[in-house]
Amino acid sequence: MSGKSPIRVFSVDDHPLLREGIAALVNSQPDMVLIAQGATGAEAIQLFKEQLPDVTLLDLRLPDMSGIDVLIAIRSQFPDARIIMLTTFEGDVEVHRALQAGARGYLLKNMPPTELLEVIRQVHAGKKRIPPEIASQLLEHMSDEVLTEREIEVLREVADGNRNREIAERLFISEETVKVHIKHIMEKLGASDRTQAVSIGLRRGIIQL
Amino acid sequence: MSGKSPIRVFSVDDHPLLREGIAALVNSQPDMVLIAQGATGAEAIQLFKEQLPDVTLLDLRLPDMSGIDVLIAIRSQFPDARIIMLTTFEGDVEVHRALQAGARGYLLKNMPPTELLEVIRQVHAGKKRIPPEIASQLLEHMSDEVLTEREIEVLREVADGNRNREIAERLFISEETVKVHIKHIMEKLGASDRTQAVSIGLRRGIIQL
DNA sequence: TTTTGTCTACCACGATCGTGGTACTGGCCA
DNA sequence: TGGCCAGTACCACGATCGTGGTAGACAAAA
Repeated sequence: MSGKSPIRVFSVDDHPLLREGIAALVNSQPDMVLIAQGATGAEAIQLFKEQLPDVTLLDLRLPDMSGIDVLIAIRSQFPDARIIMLTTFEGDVEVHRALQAGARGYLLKNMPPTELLEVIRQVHAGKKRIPPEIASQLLEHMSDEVLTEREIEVLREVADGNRNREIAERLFISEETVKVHIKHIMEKLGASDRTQAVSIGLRRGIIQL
Repeated sequence: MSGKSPIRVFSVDDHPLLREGIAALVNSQPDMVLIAQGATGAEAIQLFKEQLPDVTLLDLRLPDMSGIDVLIAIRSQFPDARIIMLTTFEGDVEVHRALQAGARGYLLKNMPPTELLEVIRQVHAGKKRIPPEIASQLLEHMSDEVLTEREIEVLREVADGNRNREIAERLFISEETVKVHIKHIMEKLGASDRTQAVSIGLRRGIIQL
């Protein structure tokens, strides 16, 4: 066992301090080594091609693009890429999308370092690893209906404080259609009015501030 | 100059990985040393008393209490405590409160490590240090009117999707009074309706999800 | 091909909200 | 003591929203 080559880890996050922490942690382990770091999505894709790491730690929110898009981009070229998504927030929508897009693990940044190391090892060994906290959250919203792209667009407009007529103008549809969308949004999210719909949308990570 | 004792730094954050990063960074500097770490507010207050650090890095959001309350608690006993607030978000309300409560510095977690080291040194030297990004943000909202406690309470209820009548019942006031509060909230925040008021309140950190 | 889902659109009615007044109370500060 | 502010309360009117229908176009899936 001692002759095995170490797990080659690649970390992508726009927080330098956090990258520093991951670097220190990973390199302190005898069976793994950090081979590269990136801060943006573009950098992540580029460096992945060059380095072909064993395991990639990918922040969900990057300055230039969504971590999920990076995930998709990488896996379209390297279907076997073993990628673990890291996030600060507990947006369940994102968990879903990330796992569907082929993420092998999903971790919150406030989890203990030992957990991170464990997940890296398991994912490297070909397993999927979702911590119970995330898994239960996932189950909780399994039956939730998913908003369509158009509905999310409308919800964003609502969050910006636009009235139905304004939203209609901005999206080039009739005010009545806007109402229909909002009705569906509220039904799906279980909101009693547009304001609560925005709150829930923000909490679930469906829209951002 | 080389005979000076190093700056004794104390770091409080509930993200172990981030603490790891700060530890690695600080300890890599010849003129500073990390003497302790904490993950909660209670721990922070306790460890501060025991260690009396030169500079404290304090996360704004801690699991058990607000970083600002920790700041106040520490400074009530140690008025000379040099504390730098760290945060992920750009909530301007919090900046204000933190500085009024006596924070010597205020940093976003996604800033480059060199910036952090610079601020630690400056704060240790007795200066205040607010990075330009934060300072401009501060100026931007200098003239903003501040919501009263009651108004914030009402805004929270609004964010939860309660109607005026419900809010009235929950806060034991009349529906008309609720309307007055919401009117004032919208005026102060420059919102066109309650939904935008919630968005702005969330963005500014006046309320949380 | 049929079905399903999404987006679009219209209408009408009641509920709720936002606006612009006025006004009394109690606390704080000059 | 007088002024200011926060909080409370009321009213009336127009604007906006939410609900409950129905329905056509189009694309994707079954």
